[in-house]
Amino acid sequence: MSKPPTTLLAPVERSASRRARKNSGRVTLSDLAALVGVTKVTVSRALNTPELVSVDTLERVQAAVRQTGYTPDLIAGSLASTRSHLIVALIPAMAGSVFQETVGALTTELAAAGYQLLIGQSGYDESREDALLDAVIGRRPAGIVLTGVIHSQSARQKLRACGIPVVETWDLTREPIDMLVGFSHENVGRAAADFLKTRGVRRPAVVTPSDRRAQARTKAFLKAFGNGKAISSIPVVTVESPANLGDGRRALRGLLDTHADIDAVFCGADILALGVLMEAEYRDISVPEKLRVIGYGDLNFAKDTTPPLSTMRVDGTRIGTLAATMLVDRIENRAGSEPIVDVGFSLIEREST
Amino acid sequence: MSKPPTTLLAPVERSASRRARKNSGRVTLSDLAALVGVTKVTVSRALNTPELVSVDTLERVQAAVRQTGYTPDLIAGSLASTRSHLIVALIPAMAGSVFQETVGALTTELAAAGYQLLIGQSGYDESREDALLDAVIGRRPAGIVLTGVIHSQSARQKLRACGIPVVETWDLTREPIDMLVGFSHENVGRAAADFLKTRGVRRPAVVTPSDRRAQARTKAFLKAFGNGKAISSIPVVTVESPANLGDGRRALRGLLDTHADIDAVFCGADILALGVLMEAEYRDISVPEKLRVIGYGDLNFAKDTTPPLSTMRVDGTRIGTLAATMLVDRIENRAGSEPIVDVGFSLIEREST
DNA sequence: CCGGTTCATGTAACCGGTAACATACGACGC
DNA sequence: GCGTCGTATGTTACCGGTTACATGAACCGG
Repeated sequence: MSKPPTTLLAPVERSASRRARKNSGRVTLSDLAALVGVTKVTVSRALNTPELVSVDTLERVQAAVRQTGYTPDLIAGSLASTRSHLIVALIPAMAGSVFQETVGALTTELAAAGYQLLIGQSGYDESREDALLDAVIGRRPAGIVLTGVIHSQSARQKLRACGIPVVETWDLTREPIDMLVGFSHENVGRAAADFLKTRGVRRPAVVTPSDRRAQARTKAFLKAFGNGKAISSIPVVTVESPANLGDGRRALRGLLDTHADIDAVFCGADILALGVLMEAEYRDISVPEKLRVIGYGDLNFAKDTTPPLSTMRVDGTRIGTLAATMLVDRIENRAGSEPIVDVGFSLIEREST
Repeated sequence: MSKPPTTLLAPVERSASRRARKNSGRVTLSDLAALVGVTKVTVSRALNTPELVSVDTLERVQAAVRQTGYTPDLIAGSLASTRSHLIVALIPAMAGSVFQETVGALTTELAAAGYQLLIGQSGYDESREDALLDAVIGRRPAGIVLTGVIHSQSARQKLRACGIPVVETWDLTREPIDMLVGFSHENVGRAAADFLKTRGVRRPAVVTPSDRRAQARTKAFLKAFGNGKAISSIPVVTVESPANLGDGRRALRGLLDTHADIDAVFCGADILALGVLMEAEYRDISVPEKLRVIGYGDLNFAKDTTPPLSTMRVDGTRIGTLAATMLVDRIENRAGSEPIVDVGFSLIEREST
């Protein structure tokens, strides 16, 4: 009654100041606050820590939210809290990729923990990975998931410097940037070689994608097959990543032209193996009697080929789940497990070998 | 000389106030400004509109950036400018998906225009699409790309309300939320039916994924094959999306058990068609003589199957490119083209029919 | 009935930038 | 010599939230 009425009559008056600036036009916390008759802090609390506000206020805020269709601006929230709830995963490519399981698991697991996953396609081109990184770091994600270890020194440097938790996946290295969930591609190649030897294979060939990890498998395969000394007589066909079915067919065709006596093919990707199988069938080369075929990835079609495809299986889902857990644990300062996990791989023996 | 020296001696003193707040610890614009000896606005200008600052200042700023390894905080920038340079694409799934081309094209095209693409996996589950939307809108993206039209009314409502430019893709509807780049799935089904009829097919079967768009193709196929009246005698096998090769094999196996006399299979996805082809080969059913097979998608393996697969091709790259262009035009207030584009599809005739 | 808690809410500052407007200064034309 | 304009930089407010701390009322035991 006694207060000067002016302030009471013009309570909120958003653009009273002389500076005109486009506000986004959306409903904001302040709008809600005005509507409910409290300050924005109270509204913020009602939304984030409802146990701190009275039941009455809470209900009125919730009603206002429904009425206005308010969606909180996570951008502003992130800036203020310096917590972005955003995780970025960089993958080389989506096409027919073994990473799909991992990405799926990441999405699910992170969503459950209240984080959103942003996927960046880096391509198999290493220079692009570098360029992307600035844009990624600039978004101040709470964590970064890398598929494969990054090899550019400047990129590793930058990642270390920015202090964002990083998980490298699908590979192993002695000096990870931060955390790591992977397995040894060398071991995969070696295991494939050893296995084929136990099957009596004498003259294998290799069909491999061109990316770095596939090359590592190939190299180890060659070395293991020759008991340490690399065997230059083993024919190798390299195809551009990402590989496709036709590549596999053409590879076998080419191999048979030049090395008609091969008795096995180690394929660096299941899709290549499928191509090889189809070409073999087409030419009436019986698998596994005349030609043993082994793939890598255990993609969802591997068990349904003719004959069912033996392959080196990597548990992509587990990699994703683990990476997510480790990342979230770290972000939320929980004592995590080992920062380096080797998930290994397994040889799935089906009938193609 | 005459001014009180206190202010001169304690110029920047970041945490002079009694309020202690964790600042992110990273290098900020203010840090740079202090280093160079100008205000942060000048530094901001040096970085964003270099033509507005003197050469001398520009050089000193650049030197400081190099020295400190400064990365601008895009979060803060977005908030201030209400321009996020972020585009979100919602796709049902990555696995073996026809959308891959589109996503690739989007990434490339948008990157060129200075935007980053965030991919959200919605799953084929419609309810999840809804839930994701809040998180997406909350990030205040500059634009949203949807694969397939969204059908939940509340979701459409929300998208319209938030004022963010939206492109729906891979489908057609009379009332798009905003913009649209797609084609008619009904027409695809109809075209497949008409085509098979010209090939003398009398007793076709359908193998189709369970998602809405595949169902639309199937329905139109059935209707077209019966000249308007739906034919209930055409056997239909529905498999869960995303479909895989084994689904195709099992489907044909099941079909032959119950309808041994079918003379064609219309597959709602190329991978299903591949399964059908493999099962046919396995059973010595010659394609196309005894059984004609047609797929959908023209995935990269379609031309390399035995026999090469006839399929309904959709130019996913074009969809992506167009969507990106339309979005950017809209965002940057350039007069764009038509807001609704039908990119059509084409029938790729290979030897499986 | 008083000091100490607890609960609900408020105030001011701050996150790291950008927008809008203001100003200092030199060049230029007449 | 003076008004005008352009250039380089500064000042202030603001984007939409969150954090740290303060305050006021209700409650509570002694």
